[in-house]
Amino acid sequence: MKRIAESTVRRLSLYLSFLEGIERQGLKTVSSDELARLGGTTSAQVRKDLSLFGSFGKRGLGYFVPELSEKLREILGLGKQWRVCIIGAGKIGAALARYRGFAERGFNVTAVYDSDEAKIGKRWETLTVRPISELEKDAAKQGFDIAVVATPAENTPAVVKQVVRAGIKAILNFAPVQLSVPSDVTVRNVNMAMELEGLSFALSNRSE
Amino acid sequence: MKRIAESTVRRLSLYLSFLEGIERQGLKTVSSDELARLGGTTSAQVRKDLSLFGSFGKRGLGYFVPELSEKLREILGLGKQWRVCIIGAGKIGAALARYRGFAERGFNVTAVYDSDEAKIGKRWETLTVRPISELEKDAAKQGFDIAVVATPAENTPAVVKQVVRAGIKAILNFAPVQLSVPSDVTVRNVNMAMELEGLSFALSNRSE
DNA sequence: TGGCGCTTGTGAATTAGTTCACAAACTAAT
DNA sequence: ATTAGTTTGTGAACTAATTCACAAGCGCCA
Ligand SMILES: NC(=O)c1ccc[n+]([C@@H]2O[C@H](COP(=O)([O-])OP(=O)(O)OC[C@H]3O[C@@H](n4cnc5c(N)ncnc54)[C@H](O)[C@@H]3O)[C@@H](O)[C@H]2O)c1
Ligand SMILES: NC(=O)c1ccc[n+]([C@@H]2O[C@H](COP(=O)([O-])OP(=O)(O)OC[C@H]3O[C@@H](n4cnc5c(N)ncnc54)[C@H](O)[C@@H]3O)[C@@H](O)[C@H]2O)c1
Repeated sequence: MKRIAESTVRRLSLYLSFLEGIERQGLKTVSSDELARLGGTTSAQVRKDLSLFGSFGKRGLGYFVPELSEKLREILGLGKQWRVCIIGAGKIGAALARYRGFAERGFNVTAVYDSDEAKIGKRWETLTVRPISELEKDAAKQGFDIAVVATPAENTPAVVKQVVRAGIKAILNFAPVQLSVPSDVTVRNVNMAMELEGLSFALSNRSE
Repeated sequence: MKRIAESTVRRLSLYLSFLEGIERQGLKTVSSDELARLGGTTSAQVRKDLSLFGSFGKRGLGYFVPELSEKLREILGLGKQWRVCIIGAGKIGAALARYRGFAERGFNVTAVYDSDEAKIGKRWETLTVRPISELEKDAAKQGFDIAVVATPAENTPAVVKQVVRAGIKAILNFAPVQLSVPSDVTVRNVNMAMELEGLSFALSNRSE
C-alpha cells in the first residue's frame, strides 16, 4: 500500500468524529461536501482521502454513515482494544489516567509507572502506581501497545530507552524534547509550549 | 511579508529549544547541519526556514547561538509577557495552571474560570477560580492575550463564543471539537485522542 | 596575499499535497 | 423510460513544501 501522509490520517480521525455526531443526529447518509464543511476543507480533499483506501460512497447519494464509520475505524485500527501504559504519575499523567474519553475509543490505560518512592504504591482509581523498574518485566507479561510518556524533560530520554527496551512500538510523548528511537517505533509529540509559541507568532504577525 | 507555513513556525520553535540546550553546553556557534541533525530534518530546510526572516548566519562558521536565539524569540513574539487565562478548572486545567514551564517562556496564567459553583472561589496557588460569567468584564479590565480552553466538548462551542466576545484573539483548545471562530482569531488544537488514533493507525499498518 | 576548508543563502529541480473539473453512477420524479 | 438533479471517484492541473546544488563569503594558515 502506498505511503499515507500524517495529515491524511489526522483528517480521517476528524471525519470519524464528525460521523459519530451525525450518527447521533440520526442521519443515514452524508456527502463529502458536508464532511468538508465540518472539517474546514474541500469535498475533493475528503473524497481523495477516502479513495486512498477504497470506494465507500454511492454516487448521487453520498456515504452511508454507519458503513463509513465502520470503515474508518477499521482503517485507523480502532476495532481492537489497545493496552496503554502511562509513565510519570505527575500532573499530566494524573489527568490522562483519569480521563474517560480514551477508554471510549479503545485505549485502555492498564498501568501507571513512576520512579518516585512517594508515589509508587498509591492507588489511582482502579490502578496502582508501579515502579518504573518493573516496566520491562510487566511488558513481557501483559504486553503494552502504547506508552504515554509524561516525565520531566531531562529524564525522558532515559525513560524512552526503557520503553523501547520493553518492546513497546508506539509512544505519545508530552515532554518538550526530541526523541530518538529505532525506526520501528512510532512517536507522536504533544508539545504545548510549541502550540503556545505558534499562537504567540500569530499574535505578533497579524495583518502583515 | 509572505505567508509563513505552520510547519515552519513549529520548526522555528524546535530550533529555539535546541539553541537553548546548546547555549547551556556553552557552545558559541552552531551550523545548520547540527540543527538539522537535532531536529530530524535537512540543513537546507533549516537555512530556508531562517532565510524567510533574514540572514543570520556567517558563511564558513554557522550561526552565533545567542544571536540566533534572540532572533528566533523576536520572530516568535517571545520578547514580551503574554497574559493567559484558563477556562475549565478540571483535570487538564489544573495540570496546566500548575505547570511551571509556561511562565518560563513568558506565558503567564493570570486567571482561571469555571461554571461549577463548587469550584468557583477555590484557591489554586496564587490564583482563585472565577466564574465564567465574569470573563468578559475581567478581559475588558486586565486583558487576556490567549485563552486555554479545557472544558467538556459539548460546552466548548458556547465557551468559545464567550472567549471571542471577550475580545481574545488566540485560543488553545483541548476539547475534541472543531471550533468556528472569526478569521481574526487564531486557534490551535491539542487533540490527544487524535494523536492516539495516529499511533493506532501506525501500529495497524506497519510493514505494508 | 593566496589558497583551502567550511558553511551560508538561494535559485532551480523535485517531490508532496491539494484542488479542479468532469464522466459515470445513482435517485427521484414524471 | 426518460429526464433532471445529485454526488462520487479520479486523472490532470496546480500549488506548496522540501531538497539539491553551487556560487559566494568567511576564517585560518602559510
Ligand atoms: N503539567 C502540564 O500542564 C504540562 C504541560 C506541558 C508539558 N508538560 C510536560 O509533561 C511532562 C510532565 O509534566 P508534569 O507537569 O506532569 O510533571 P510532574 O513533575 O508533575 O510529574 C512528572 C512525574 O514523573 C516522575 N518521574 C520522574 N522521573 C521518572 C522516571 N525516570 N521514570 C518514571 N517516572 C519518573 C516524577 O516522579 C513525577 O511524578 C514534563 O516533561 C512537562 O514538561 C506538562
Ligand atoms: N483529562 C484529560 O486527560 C483529557 C485528555 C484529552 C482531552 N481532554 C479534553 O479536555 C477537556 C477537559 O477535560 P477534563 O478531563 O479536564 O474534564 P473535567 O471534567 O475534569 O473538567 C472540565 C471542567 O470544565 C468546567 N466547565 C464545564 N462547562 C463549563 C463552562 N461552560 N464554562 C466554564 N467551565 C465549564 C467543569 O466545571 C469542569 O471543572 C475535555 O474536552 C476533554 O475531552 C481531557
